[in-house]
Parts: sequence; structure tokens; C-alpha cells
Amino acid sequence: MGTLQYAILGMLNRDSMTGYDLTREFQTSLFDFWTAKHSQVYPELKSLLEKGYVEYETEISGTALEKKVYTITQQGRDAFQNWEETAYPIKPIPKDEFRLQLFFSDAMEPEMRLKQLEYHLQQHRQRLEQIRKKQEKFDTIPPKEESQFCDYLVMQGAIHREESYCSWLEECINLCQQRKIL
Amino acid sequence: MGTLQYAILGMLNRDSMTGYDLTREFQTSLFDFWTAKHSQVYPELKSLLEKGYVEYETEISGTALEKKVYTITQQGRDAFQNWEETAYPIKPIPKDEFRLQLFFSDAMEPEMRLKQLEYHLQQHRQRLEQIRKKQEKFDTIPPKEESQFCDYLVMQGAIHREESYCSWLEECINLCQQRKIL
DNA sequence: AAAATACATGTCAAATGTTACATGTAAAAA
DNA sequence: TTTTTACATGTAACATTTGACATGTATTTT
Repeated sequence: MGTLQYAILGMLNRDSMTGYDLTREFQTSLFDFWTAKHSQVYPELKSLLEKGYVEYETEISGTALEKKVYTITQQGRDAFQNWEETAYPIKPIPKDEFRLQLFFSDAMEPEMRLKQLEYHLQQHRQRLEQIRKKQEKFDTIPPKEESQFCDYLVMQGAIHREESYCSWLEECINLCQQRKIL
Repeated sequence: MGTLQYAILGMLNRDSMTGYDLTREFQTSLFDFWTAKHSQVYPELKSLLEKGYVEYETEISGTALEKKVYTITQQGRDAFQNWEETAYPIKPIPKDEFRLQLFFSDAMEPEMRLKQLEYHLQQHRQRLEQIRKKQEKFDTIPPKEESQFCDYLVMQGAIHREESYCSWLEECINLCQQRKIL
């Protein structure tokens, strides 16, 4: 079973919700380590339904709008817990187009390389700021409540990741500038 | 055109080689930021050939083994350089199954979470060591020769990335242990 | 009252990537 | 001399993900 299905089970294990709600979660709370579009979410829900891991009830919003509110089943909970407690070998290194460009940058003007490095530094600084803003909503750090504590840990991870990316780019920029002088 | 095709053009821009050679590069020098299997490389070479970005000559190894040695064309060089000098917006955050597990770890025993964190720390420390070993082959740091300098920059990036992952995991472990005492 | 945005659910085609299938030669080690 | 490893090239089936197509309701803003 694919990871996305476990991500969905994990969300439903916290709370029953619709495909639309799940999609929103993938764009917000899960955004820093897993994303999915609604075009992926709905078919996966169907597949989970066939497996008996989730079930749904139809609710009416207003007078006509139908909502399918999905709930995890005991079977689903078992499958989720089994995944959650398994130590999987780490996945292959994530692909990074910019690193590829940098790797081949011996074929371009040093000035151009610097321009590229500065552009990407700016982009990652922006991303870092966005993540830091999310962190501000915690009133105590680290939070005491268990699920908030988990949120905090992964958010710290996202901050580490972006800080590290930025500091690497800064190091590259310094090395390129020293090189220019020599 | 997909990024993989530019990666191939980039390699061929440095030197003519076979699909087999390219596949080896994806498993070694490019491994820390881009990978591809031979089952992807051969069809992409075919596609690049149709676009007129590469051409090949058949060589015989020994008495019968046929090799297709691919060379980049001027058109291919132009396309590559255009990609190389374009500042693309940064890609969506890479997916990370372990972060997903950690995010949902409020549903498991704190002891289990610690076990998972320690397992992943060990895995990433191993990966870090492997990358550091690669770095040892540079005799001057940073290297003076241009293409080696680029290799060095991306390798520093890989080291930063893994160091940052490890330090995050260490921080998580500390926070979890403090939590256990309270 | 109209327009814009959010809510809500789906499908389809295309791109990307992995694993397995399929075949054969050349060189090195046992 | 046999076996194993490296060299060499492809295809096919499957899984994952994205972007576009398709439709309609409810709420909020102008």
C-alpha cells in the first residue's frame, strides 16, 4: 500500500472528514513533508473503501450539497498502526534540480553562477520565513499537548532543512566570491 | 522537456558516452541530487536523438559487443545552456515518509517514537559518512579546477543536508527524553 | 443583485519513475 | 575452465503524481 494511503488513514485516525478536508490538510498542516491534490485524494479514498479501511456517511450541506464524511474502521486503524510502528529503510536522496544546475555550472560564466545562487538563496529564505510564521502559533515551546508536540517536531525539521539549505547557499556564494578575487 | 533530459545533456556536454556510462554516472557522481535507472536512460536518449540534441556512433567492443557512443550536437548544447542559465522557481518541498510517521506519532507510545528516531538517526549518520568519504578525494579544498569546484559545492550541499537531518533528529531525541522525565 | 471565492466530488491524459522481463558479450576471479 | 561480475541495450507492466477537464452548490464580498 502506498504512503499516501497511510497519510490519509493518519488524518482520519485523528478525525473523520471529507476528501475536500483531507486535500486542505495536504495543502496546510502536512505541506512541509507531504502533499497531494484532490485528484489523487478521491481515488485513494475509493481504494481504502474497497479495502475496508474506511467507511463514509453522506451529509447534506445547506439544501443540496452532498458531502461524504469518511471515518476510519478498526481494520484501518490496525493497518495504520502497523505502518506507523514499522522502521522503514530511508528513501533515496530527493531530487534537486538546482543542485543539478550547479553541478554543471562549470560550463557557465562565474557571474551567472553567482546570480543563480543568489536567486535561490532568496527563494529559500522566503520559504524559511513562511515556515517560521507557522511556528509562531505555538504558545509554549515545545508544546505540552501530545499531537501539538508532534507538529512542533516536524516543523522544527522543516526549519532545520531550510536553514541548512540557506547556509549552504551562503557558503557557496562566499566561495565563489573568494575565487573571483584570486 | 523534463529535467532528466537536461541531466543527460549536461553529462554529454562534458564528454561523449554510452547509455550504460550515463547510468553509471547517475549511480555515482550525480547520486546525491539526481538518479535514474537504465530503463529510463535509454528511452530518454531515444527522445533526445529524435529532437536532434544528440547523435551516436556505433563502436565494437572486443569482437561483437555493440556500443552506442552518444555525442551532444550544437542544438543540444544550445538547449542545455538555455536550461542551465534559467532561474526556475524552487520545486515543492520533497516528500519524506519518516516525517509523516513522526507527525502522526502522537498515536503511539513515546518509547516507540524514541526507537524510531534513533533508528533514523543511525541511518542518516551512515549516509553522511558515505558522503564524507567521497569528499576525501579532493586534494585541495576547495578545488581550483572549475568542474571539480562544482562537484565540491554540491557535495558540500549533500553534507549540509545530512548534517542538518542528523542534528534535527538529535534535537527531537533530546526533547522526547526531557518530556519523559517531566 | 451580481460576482467572486470557497465548498464539494469526481475523471482522464500525460509525465515520471520503479521493477521485472529479456538477451547477450567481455573480462576477471576462482 | 568455469563461474561470477561488469559491460551493454532494450521493453513492458505498474505505481505515483500533476494538470486539465467537468460539474455543481454555498457563502461572502462588492
